[in-house]
Amino acid sequence: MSTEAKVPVSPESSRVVPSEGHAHAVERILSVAYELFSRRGVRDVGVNELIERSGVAKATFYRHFPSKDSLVLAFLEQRDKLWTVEAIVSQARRRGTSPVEHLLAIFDVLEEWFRREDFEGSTFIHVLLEMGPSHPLGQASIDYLAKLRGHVQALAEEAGLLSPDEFARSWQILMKGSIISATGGDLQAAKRAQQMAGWLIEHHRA
Amino acid sequence: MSTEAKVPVSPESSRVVPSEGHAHAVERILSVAYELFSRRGVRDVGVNELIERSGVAKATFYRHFPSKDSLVLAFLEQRDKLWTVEAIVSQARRRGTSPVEHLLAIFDVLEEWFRREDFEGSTFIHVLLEMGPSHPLGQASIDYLAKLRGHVQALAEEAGLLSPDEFARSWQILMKGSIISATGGDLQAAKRAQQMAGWLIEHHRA
DNA sequence: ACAGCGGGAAAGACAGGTCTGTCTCCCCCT
DNA sequence: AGGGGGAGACAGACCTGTCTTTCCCGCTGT
Repeated sequence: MSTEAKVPVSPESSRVVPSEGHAHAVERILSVAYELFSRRGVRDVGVNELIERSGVAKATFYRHFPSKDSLVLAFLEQRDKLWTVEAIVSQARRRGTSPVEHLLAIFDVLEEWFRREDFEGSTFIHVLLEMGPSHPLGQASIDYLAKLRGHVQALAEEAGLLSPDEFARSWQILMKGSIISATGGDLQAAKRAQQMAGWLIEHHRA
Repeated sequence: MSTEAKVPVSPESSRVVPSEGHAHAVERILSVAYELFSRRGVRDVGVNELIERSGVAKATFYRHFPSKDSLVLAFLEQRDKLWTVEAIVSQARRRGTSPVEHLLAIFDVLEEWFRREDFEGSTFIHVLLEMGPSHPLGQASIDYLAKLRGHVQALAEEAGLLSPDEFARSWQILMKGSIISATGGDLQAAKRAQQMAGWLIEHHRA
């Protein structure tokens, strides 16, 4: 990933990780950024609000992140780790026993996600549309969406499905479409997508 | 539509409609807004740029549109008319002979649209994510997306399909998903969605 | 037919707020 | 003593929206 060089790892030296209340500045910034960016998008949240909500001086912010965009890149990476990998993929793999069941469980996870009152929509789609596909942040979002597609493709290969790449691309159309529909208020979007996902699996059986 | 009261119809009295070069101010504003909003989104285009590109004074702008948001509402209405109705629905109805063929032709139209070099993504999805579903402009986008779904539902009823409402909601998941995937660079997203759309039709046959 | 008037529109200053990013000053802790 | 961090002023650009000034065109009354 092209972003990891820009994510500053706080030096830490030998210091003990502090308790929640007075975490290191960079951690507080990332935590607040995750919260606000997820909910309202990256364009709607300014640096001034970020530093105020995280109780950090502006100079401190810019000592750790050379620009707001680099913080957004760090946020996207965190989002990939916490949401894509841990929430979606790991959750789906924990449910069901076969690879096909793992795949279908993705939409069960989405279903629950859509019903949370703090459901915020997909960060990667949001940033992609906010910044455009040619902007570095839009490109990074495309990359993370491709990474998520890679997870789906891996599950398809484990299931022995035909044309795993094509399968994963069609699968992702269902995921993206259901997320947009859920943002528009259709709480059953995941169930609808899951039904079509079942047909897609049938047509990719060996 | 709740917006039409905000779209000023220039008084005109008995005057002849002028030629392209020196159209009335409100028409020039709408034309420039359509171009810029479609391409870059409504948040990225400011009033100053709009009036400069349309050769209109700021006071003139605010005489015709009480706020930028009201111009965006007029733009959304225009987008619904020019894109949803005339480009998508009418085009699809012109292709093929049966209602089912009309339905599937929607993705042929999308396919051609994705391949245009000035493909800009879906305005309604873009505004919905930019402003959020609770903002009036986000709500208006949801309404226009529902209107588009109504067109699909009408075609489903003409085709005699079962549960036309459920059908149209699933159908729109495919449309939205393919649009997002096309924005991310997958030019075959329409074809993939069309294949799944075919299965969806089969499962809604009486 | 012609003078004069009213209003649409252009140009742009201005207000008050926001944005990102830089810089200074000082404190406090090690 | 030195550096991380808090507080905040500041610059320069941008945003929406208001207001003033000037021009010009067409309509009306005589």
